[in-house]
Amino acid sequence: MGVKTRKEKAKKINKAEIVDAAENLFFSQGYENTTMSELAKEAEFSKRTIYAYFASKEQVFLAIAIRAFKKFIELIEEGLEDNSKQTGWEQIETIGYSFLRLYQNNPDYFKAIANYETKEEDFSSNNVLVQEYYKMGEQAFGFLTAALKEGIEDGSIRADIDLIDTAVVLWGNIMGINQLITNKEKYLKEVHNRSAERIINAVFDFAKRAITK
Amino acid sequence: MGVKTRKEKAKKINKAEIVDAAENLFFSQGYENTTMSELAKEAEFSKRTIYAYFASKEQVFLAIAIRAFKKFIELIEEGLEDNSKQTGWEQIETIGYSFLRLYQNNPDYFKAIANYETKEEDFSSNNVLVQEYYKMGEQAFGFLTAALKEGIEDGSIRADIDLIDTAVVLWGNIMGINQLITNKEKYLKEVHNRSAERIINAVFDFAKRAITK
DNA sequence: GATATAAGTAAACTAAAAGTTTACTTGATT
DNA sequence: AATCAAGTAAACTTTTAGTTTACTTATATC
Repeated sequence: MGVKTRKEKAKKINKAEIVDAAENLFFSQGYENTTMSELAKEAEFSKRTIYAYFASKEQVFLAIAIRAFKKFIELIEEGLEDNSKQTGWEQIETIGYSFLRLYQNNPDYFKAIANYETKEEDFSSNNVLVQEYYKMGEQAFGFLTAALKEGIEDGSIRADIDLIDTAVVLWGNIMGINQLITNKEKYLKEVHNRSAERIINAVFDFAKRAITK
Repeated sequence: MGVKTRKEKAKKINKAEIVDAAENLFFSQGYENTTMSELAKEAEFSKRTIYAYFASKEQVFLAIAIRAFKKFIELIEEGLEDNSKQTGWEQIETIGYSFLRLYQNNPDYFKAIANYETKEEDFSSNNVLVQEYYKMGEQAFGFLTAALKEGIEDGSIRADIDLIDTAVVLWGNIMGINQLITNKEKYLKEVHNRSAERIINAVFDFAKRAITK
């Protein structure tokens, strides 16, 4: 291993440590209530070093959102990789359940996605992290369209739907429910007596009736 | 008219003028890029007076979100008030179309709702404006559940759905699509060649298949 | 008509936090 | 031993939300 590679490795570790520290702070006390000086202390680096790795506080948050999205995609991949061959509709269910599992296993990541998704960020931005995030969005979107396509072919999904329209609607569904649960979970529970799990399952049923044969 | 009433009227006008000015600035240059000093200048009041009417910048924004939501509810009411009696499903369509009309006629209000909905605000807050906003949310939710109920009775909507679950899912749908269009309109157009109108219509079709008989 | 009161003004001030600069240190590579 | 990349500590700048102070104005009522 050359010097360059070793140094790059060390940089990667440092960067990850900063993001670790940021997760600790942002998740426990909130993004707005965390200062960069605090983050520096928590990460055990000088403030200046934090800024050597990340151009701004926003970028640190984006790094967390990327981790969160990665986790989501991993869960989807695990589900789809499953030995038994799934029908198109079953694949859609798998994607939905991956989202439910993300909520259950990594609620902070679940929320981080909701929070990042609300930011208006130009997809044509040439910022590396923004592009990485968009690439993952495309990947998730690709899973949806592929599943829909297979479903139409294998007969598990009705043939009269438009692939892109439907994938966008499903995506909007997923993100809308994510938003609702992230910001109104307490309200749903106390006013309407509905748990996050139940609502996510209701979305499945809704989608099932809308697109299966 | 007593003195008290007259003064209260004047206060209402001043307050509305501040919100007008805030709309001008926030919509054209963004919330983050607008300072309270600027707002004071635009509204032709001293900064101190702005703070006499609103406790914080956030509260000014909330006042805009309330206007936006009011407009949405007005559109729904206009649609439902329609002379001809509508079936439950038609009422759901009316609510959806009101949302589409909001997007077309008042795109800034459409976006303001998206932006406010992303804020985690405790519904049990005793802030007057927060409560007002929640009351309107309940009202919109009431339209949905009423329409679903009528639809089940008149046979236009399938009877095997849970009223609350379905209303929450529909609400999540509406807000998810609102979010998607507000933040990713350009992306949807350029990458997937889909207009906001088309996506909103696809949501209708999706919901129609999911809940009509 | 005098006066108390509510409402507003202008402008200086405080506080907090993001981000920058500077001058210095450390440790590994060649 | 010299070089260089990477980091440090701490003071500094800038911006902006929000506050304070000392003063002004219109008007309703005694």
